[in-house]
Amino acid sequence: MRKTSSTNFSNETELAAICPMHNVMRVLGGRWKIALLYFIHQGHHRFGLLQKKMPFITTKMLSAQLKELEQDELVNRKIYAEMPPRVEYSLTEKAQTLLPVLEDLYNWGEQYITAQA
Amino acid sequence: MRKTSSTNFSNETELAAICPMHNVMRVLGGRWKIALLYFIHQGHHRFGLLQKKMPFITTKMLSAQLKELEQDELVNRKIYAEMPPRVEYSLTEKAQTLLPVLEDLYNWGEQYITAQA
DNA sequence: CTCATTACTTTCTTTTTGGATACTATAGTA
DNA sequence: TACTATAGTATCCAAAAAGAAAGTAATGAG
Repeated sequence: MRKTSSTNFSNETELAAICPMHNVMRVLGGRWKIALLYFIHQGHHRFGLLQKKMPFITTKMLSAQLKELEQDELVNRKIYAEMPPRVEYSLTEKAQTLLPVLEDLYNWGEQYITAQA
Repeated sequence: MRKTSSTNFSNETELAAICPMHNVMRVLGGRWKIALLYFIHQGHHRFGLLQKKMPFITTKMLSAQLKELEQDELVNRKIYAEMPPRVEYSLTEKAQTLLPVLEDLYNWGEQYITAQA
């Protein structure tokens, strides 16, 4: 959680004002965000499946990042009233429109970024 | 500085292995990186000018982020042997090829991201 | 001999992020 | 009654990122 009293907080605000790209980075910048979008896109719609794909992510982080993606309206979260519980994540239309851009960025990276620069 | 012994570190490594986009985000994800690329592109080539554009950045952070951008070959750093010292930053060709992609990402953000989602 | 200028570096502290681990809820099954 | 499965929460601690403030270096001007 952010302290609204921190310099950190006010800096982010001022930065967003002079560089609107910052908001985009805020949404995509979480450590696991893009990987999650990718795996959900690949058809891994459930919490457990995503954890199997990324065995090193903790439940806490998976939960937190999915929640942020949901708040930023990049993923839908559909709950089925079953037991044991079933929840399915899917990409929103907003996220769909993002995919081609991410692909361009990915291609740029392929061409120009080596694993450890 | 990163501890290579930390879970943090190994997670980054494993994540990069399954999601190559992660390397791109590593390069662009620093708090001030994209704003810096933008202002350098706009013609603010010197340390002091960049600080004037972003009065809230500390010298430490400005220095660190410029250094990373230089290491990732997105900015050139040209030192003039003068006194007082003069150093000029400029975008590399690699960074030039990135600009159109960032512009697409920016346009996506314009359309889909509100300031605080 | 002090001051100004520029581009930083260093040290210390605060803030934020991330990891480890244990715990919760609910219904069905053995 | 205990055990399974699923999708998480909660708490506490370690690691990393970022900020504050002071210091460094070299030269020319006064």
